[in-house]
Amino acid sequence: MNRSLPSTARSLPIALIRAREGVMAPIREMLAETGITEQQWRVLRVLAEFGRTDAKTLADRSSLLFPSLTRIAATLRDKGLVSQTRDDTDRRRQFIQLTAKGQKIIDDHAPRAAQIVDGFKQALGEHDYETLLDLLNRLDPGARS
Amino acid sequence: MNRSLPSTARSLPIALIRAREGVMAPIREMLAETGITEQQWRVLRVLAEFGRTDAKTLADRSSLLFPSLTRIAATLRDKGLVSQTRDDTDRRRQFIQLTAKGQKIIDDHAPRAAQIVDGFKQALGEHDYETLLDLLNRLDPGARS
DNA sequence: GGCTTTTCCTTAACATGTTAATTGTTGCTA
DNA sequence: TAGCAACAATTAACATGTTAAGGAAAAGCC
Repeated sequence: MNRSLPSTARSLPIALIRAREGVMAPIREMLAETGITEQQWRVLRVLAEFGRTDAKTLADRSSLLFPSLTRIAATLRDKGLVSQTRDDTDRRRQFIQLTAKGQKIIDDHAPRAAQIVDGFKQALGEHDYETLLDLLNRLDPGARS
Repeated sequence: MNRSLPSTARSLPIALIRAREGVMAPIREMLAETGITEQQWRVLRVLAEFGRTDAKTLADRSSLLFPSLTRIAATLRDKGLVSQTRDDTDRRRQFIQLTAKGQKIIDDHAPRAAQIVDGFKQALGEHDYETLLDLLNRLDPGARS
């Protein structure tokens, strides 16, 4: 038996995994009927919020690694939910934007998604909810506090 | 533009992903030299904490889906870190336990792992750290509060 | 200009996440 | 006891996570 590590019941990484699972389960359930995954949904949401975005920025804002984004963008393009265009002045770069069909997915499901998130906010209470977000941000090295 | 959803900057799912990434990055870095993944590490840790465990309970305690555990157990067995035995009274069930080699991996790396986790505890402060764990537990439907 | 370096993106390879179908065992029950 | 439901585990199929290598274009430098 080993005493130098905390019990898995109070392990921060495991607590983060389980909390994420608890939050994502109802969202995944909602998305199941649309045939898109939670990561694809995240990309669509970022595009809806920021509009036409270059791939690198999009990956960053979606919290996806670049290779994942490459595949997801290809999938979304094949589904007709986004369109890709090359930057003429810098032909390495690529821009991605929502199509009307992609925008419709957002419009059709944003209310339910917001409702689910709101459920968690009410379950924790407004104060604890904000506290949680602040604490989580302090674990994110990318967040410039 | 869409207003019914919270900005991705204050999105709970995304905050959870980024916090997890921030916490796991140094742990993954530490494990890189051993050639085992963070999930394999998690399984070894649970086995070190609870000893010989049946597969279903092990998956639950490791926060892994059963199909993932099947593959990981096979990988760990091939590496000689765990051994698998069938339950004689119920031959559907399977028990998994650490080998000496697996125990050595835990012994060799537990101090560093504990040190990394302790770094986060100090960064947040003892009080905020405990608060965070409590709030995360409240998002986990499996946690019996 | 020719060269290297850097940047953006893609591809590859392997491990895991996720859902569904399948196999082997046990238990129940008519 | 034959048949069926329930259970443990595996396998399959596809999507993503992760690291490394590769390719094409731009930027810097001599």
